[in-house]
Amino acid sequence: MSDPATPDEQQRVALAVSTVIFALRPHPTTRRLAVHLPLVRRIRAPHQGRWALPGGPLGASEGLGAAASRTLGETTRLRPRYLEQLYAFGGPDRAPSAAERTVSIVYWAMVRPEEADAGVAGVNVQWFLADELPELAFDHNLIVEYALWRLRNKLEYSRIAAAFLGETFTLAELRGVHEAVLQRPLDPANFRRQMEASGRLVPTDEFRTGGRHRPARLFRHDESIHLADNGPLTRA
Amino acid sequence: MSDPATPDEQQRVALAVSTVIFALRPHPTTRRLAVHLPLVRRIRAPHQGRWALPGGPLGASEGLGAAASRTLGETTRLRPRYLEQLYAFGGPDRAPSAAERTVSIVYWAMVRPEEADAGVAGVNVQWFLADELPELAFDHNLIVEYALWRLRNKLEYSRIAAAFLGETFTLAELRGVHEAVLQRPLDPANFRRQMEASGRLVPTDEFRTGGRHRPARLFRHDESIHLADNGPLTRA
DNA sequence: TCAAAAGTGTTTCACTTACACCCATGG
DNA sequence: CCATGGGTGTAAGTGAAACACTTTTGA
Repeated sequence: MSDPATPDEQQRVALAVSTVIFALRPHPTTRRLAVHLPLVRRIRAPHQGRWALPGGPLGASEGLGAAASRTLGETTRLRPRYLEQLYAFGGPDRAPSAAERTVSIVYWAMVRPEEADAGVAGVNVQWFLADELPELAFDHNLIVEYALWRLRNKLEYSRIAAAFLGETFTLAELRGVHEAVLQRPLDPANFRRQMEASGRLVPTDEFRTGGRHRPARLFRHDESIHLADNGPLTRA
Repeated sequence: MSDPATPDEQQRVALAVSTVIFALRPHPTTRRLAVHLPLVRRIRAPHQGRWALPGGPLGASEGLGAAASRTLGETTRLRPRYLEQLYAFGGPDRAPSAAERTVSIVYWAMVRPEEADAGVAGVNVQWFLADELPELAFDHNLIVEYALWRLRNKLEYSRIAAAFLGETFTLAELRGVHEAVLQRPLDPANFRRQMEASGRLVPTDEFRTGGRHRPARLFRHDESIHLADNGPLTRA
């Protein structure tokens, strides 16, 4: 796809893919929505016993994104609603015993809450609050921080919040996503106008009833607009 | 650095690094500054004879960024003022004869005009206008487009324009960089206030004389502020 | 003294923010 | 009928854009 050198010029390295998976779940104490992510416990050296991002080796006949999606599913049984490449890591000082060079491509993904509960179950896979993580294996703390920065950034100029919601949703639900990600309350009136002005929302004829208050109109996202910038491949 | 799987689980692949190098040079007809980039002509299959991004294989004991910097220097004799990872490409359908899998990490870089002229010389290395490229090898056209998008984006919220300029510069020179990259004229008065308000500029006591007009004050960039977001490694 | 660019002041307009207020529903 | 959140209106504040104007130099 994108390289000028021919194979015989190139060095062979081990290549793996990891993924930062975000989901919104109730905070254990405040019960308000908060950004969570699943981690897997390492069962072998290096960093045995530590929590790490789910991932695995690159398959022989799959793309990088496909590998991220697959290894993510194998370790956590989650299927991402959104998947985007984050960064490639490949310092020469990786292997502890100087055995072999490894480069990892890290992706970040978003899943819906329903999926989140179904997927993660075992004692070796567990949800953590995104901003209260233990010390992770490798430089995974740094990676999560960077992914969070990207998530918060993209919320402002893309309809990425859709990945945390169903097909239709009320403005209050959408606002809840923004508040959970940005960790601050937003004015309902101004949020509504902002969203309406963005042109990304399409009102439906349906309403969400059941609360002890006026029913809220359901919206959907404009399908003609791409979910978000997903790198060069989906931008063209 | 960042991978949960151990070497024996991982597939071995060929890995190479390419770089999109930007420099500002006078437009061949209008003589105004325009974004250019150097390309190298491929001397072997696949895509023999086509222009491509400079690059090469990853060395055994160097980081990804170091490899980009090195291969860039070997092919064009340029030394980047700024270097940032762009994207990793690794579709399974790369090799024409289905021989071996190759993944490339693409970087983008900026160099100063003086360096630009010195570096690129041979018939197999040549400068091109960034928005008037011929059909390149692989998917390099797509990559350049994405890199240009990142460059224009970053101009707005970082002091990245510094990489195109010397240690000190006038506001007109800085504005010239912005105008060349964004391809539209900017109001001098408003540009001045924007830059002053950003807090990234430090005025010096020196002035640029010689024009048939009032001398312009020289500024420098605040060194305490990082050049730009350079991925997770330099953000923490 | 004049052209040209440096640098300042000012008006306008769009958008965000804060908050008051009415609407519709379930209990 | 009233508490609760849905939804609308509006005035103040902030910042960008447009442009008139003054300043300072080289020729």
